Amino acid sequence: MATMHDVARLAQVSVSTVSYVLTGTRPISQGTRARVLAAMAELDYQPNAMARGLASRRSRILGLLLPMDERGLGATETAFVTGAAAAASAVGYHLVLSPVGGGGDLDELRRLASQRMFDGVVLMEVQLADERVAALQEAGVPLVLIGRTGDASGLSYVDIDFEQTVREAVAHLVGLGHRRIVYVNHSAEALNSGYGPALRTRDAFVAAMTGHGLEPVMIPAEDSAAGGRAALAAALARTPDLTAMLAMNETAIFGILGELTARGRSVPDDVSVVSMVTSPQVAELATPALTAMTSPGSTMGRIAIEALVRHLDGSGDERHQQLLPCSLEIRGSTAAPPSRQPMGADQ
Amino acid sequence: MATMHDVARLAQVSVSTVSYVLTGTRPISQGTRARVLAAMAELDYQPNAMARGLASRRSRILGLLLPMDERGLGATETAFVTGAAAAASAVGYHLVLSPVGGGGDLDELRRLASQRMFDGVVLMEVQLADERVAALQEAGVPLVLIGRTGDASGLSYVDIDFEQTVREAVAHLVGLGHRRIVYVNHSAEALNSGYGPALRTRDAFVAAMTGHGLEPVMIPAEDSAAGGRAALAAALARTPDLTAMLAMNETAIFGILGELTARGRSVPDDVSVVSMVTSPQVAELATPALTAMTSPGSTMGRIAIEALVRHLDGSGDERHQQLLPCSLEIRGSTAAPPSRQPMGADQ
DNA sequence: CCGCTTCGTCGAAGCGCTTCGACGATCATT
DNA sequence: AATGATCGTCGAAGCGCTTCGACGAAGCGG
Repeated sequence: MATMHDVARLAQVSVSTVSYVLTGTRPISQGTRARVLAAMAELDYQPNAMARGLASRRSRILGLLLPMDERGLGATETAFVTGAAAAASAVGYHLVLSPVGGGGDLDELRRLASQRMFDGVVLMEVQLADERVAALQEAGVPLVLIGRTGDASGLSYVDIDFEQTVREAVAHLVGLGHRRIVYVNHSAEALNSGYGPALRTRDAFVAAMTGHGLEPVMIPAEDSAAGGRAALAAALARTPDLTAMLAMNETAIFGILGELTARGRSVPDDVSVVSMVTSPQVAELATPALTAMTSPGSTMGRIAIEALVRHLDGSGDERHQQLLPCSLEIRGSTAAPPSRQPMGADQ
Repeated sequence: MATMHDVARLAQVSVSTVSYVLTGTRPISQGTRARVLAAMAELDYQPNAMARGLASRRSRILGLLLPMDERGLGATETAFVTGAAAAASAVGYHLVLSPVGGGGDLDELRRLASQRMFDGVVLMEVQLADERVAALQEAGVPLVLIGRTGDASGLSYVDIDFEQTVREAVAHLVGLGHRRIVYVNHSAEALNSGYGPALRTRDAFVAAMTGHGLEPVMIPAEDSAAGGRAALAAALARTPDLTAMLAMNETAIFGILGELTARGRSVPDDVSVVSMVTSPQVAELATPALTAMTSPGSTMGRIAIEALVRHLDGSGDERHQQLLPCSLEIRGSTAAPPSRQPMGADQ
């Protein structure tokens, strides 16, 4: 493995000159630069990352802190990670995935942060009250959140624009002629514990429906196929003549579809279904393929990394705050509602 | 940020002594060790990862090289990654995810390897002929593969035991009384291009069926819901009275299920379905939930990391080669075949 | 033509840690 | 009681790089 010394010797310059060629920190004449570059090429020189990190006090490593306690990453999170990694490598950084368990690993996190291995970190799955944020800030590590804490005023974050996303989804259904739309949210516990996306979409749904002069009917659902089936039963009990459903819950929606079919209601002829914050891969699995609000996973990853790097490279701008809407992708699960009452009843 | 010097001063010992306490490289007396530990605690000392890496020539960072060109990671790959990350952090290593695009990024890979940032790497999605392997070996980076190259004799790898997995799946179906079982593999292109899992399962299916005195019927399928529907059509054309299907294709299987329902064949009453190399999360999405051969994702990740670390820490054993079977998880998609011809015909 | 700034380069001093050789002290052996 | 071994500790020499101050050589205005 060639070192800078070898390059310097071959190019007949000092090591510092080689370093300046590499980093561009000081002006170097054309001739010298060319000789150094040639020497590097000849020796197949690669700077040693550790030595660089030690001397410059910048590791050029970014941490992506994600809780991996549960069942791993969904497609949305995966897209986020890949987008972030690609963005990082595009600007010459490495991205380290650190599975910091959501709960007691706070000390572990502190230790990580103090090891000076990360120039900055992206924190995923942020809760409304997230103690990891404080821990990281105390350690003085530049930080970008995915999601938002309750008071995120002083922080950088990238999050989904739930208001806009819900508004668009509702507009799509209303535009098709639907009037009785039920929203299937996350579980009641998630709502009670202050899970941001659940709360924000709830409020947005009420606002959107009210704006159209419609009644906002909402049902919570456990994150499972069974939860989806139960939610559908509850929804039909409450609004027997519903013609459309909007679901926040990537897992429950498969239960909803299954139960709908089991009850002899066809999708989308009898009931239209829109899935929120969903990846195309998952949407395509369903039969029919789901019309969905596609989450901007990889874009979010890219933006988060870019904001972080901009901060690190000192382009001054503290506090990057941005909301991204999901985009409507129409597939086979939505259509106009049945022209008149599908299963008997008045009018 | 406290340094080793600060600790040494406070504990009234030399820096080297502090280092020995930290690394256990040389014996240290009880009293001294205690004083040093106390000083560390008081100063909230954390060793600087870069300095350590530079001086010891070991970064304690492991690379996980995975191609991220396509649609991101499935649940199986995710489980693998989380398992690997957990195992790495358990033995004091960090895991860096590097999205090395499958194709032209070979130079990028070489560069990465030469930067001495990784003590070792795990290579995912290995092809039968994979040039990345050679590139890494030339760079002298310890290596563990997930999957196998054509000739893996000199390499360390962890892979799924496809033979055993297929055998178990077939045994399950045969045990239920099925005789006409169709195997839905990956696409014809995948087979032609020598994709290992597709070839290995194909051969294993032939062997298993023949072993039971049954005829091995096989159909390729594109990796999509549409591909699954087409495959079902082809399967029914070829074996109209099939009673069970075994599918290797996590995506196609949803198309198969949808089409089965559309054709009025109920699962599992008319047709049993087993999904191979599938994660529980995906299996649960289907209606009914899929009986599946669950891929040992996180176990594989753990084993791969442990093998790599054992190699690095010089416990001598080169070449760890291991195959892991998927485990049968019975859910709702398999049952005994219909007692006698479900749709007319002889006997 | 003189003093001044700017340019291009060098040498040396670290960055915070590991590791090697050295050395007094302790301990078991003959 | 003399002789090694072994134990516990220290000082110093790097690991490969960045960065600071210095300095000769140009380039400039007056």
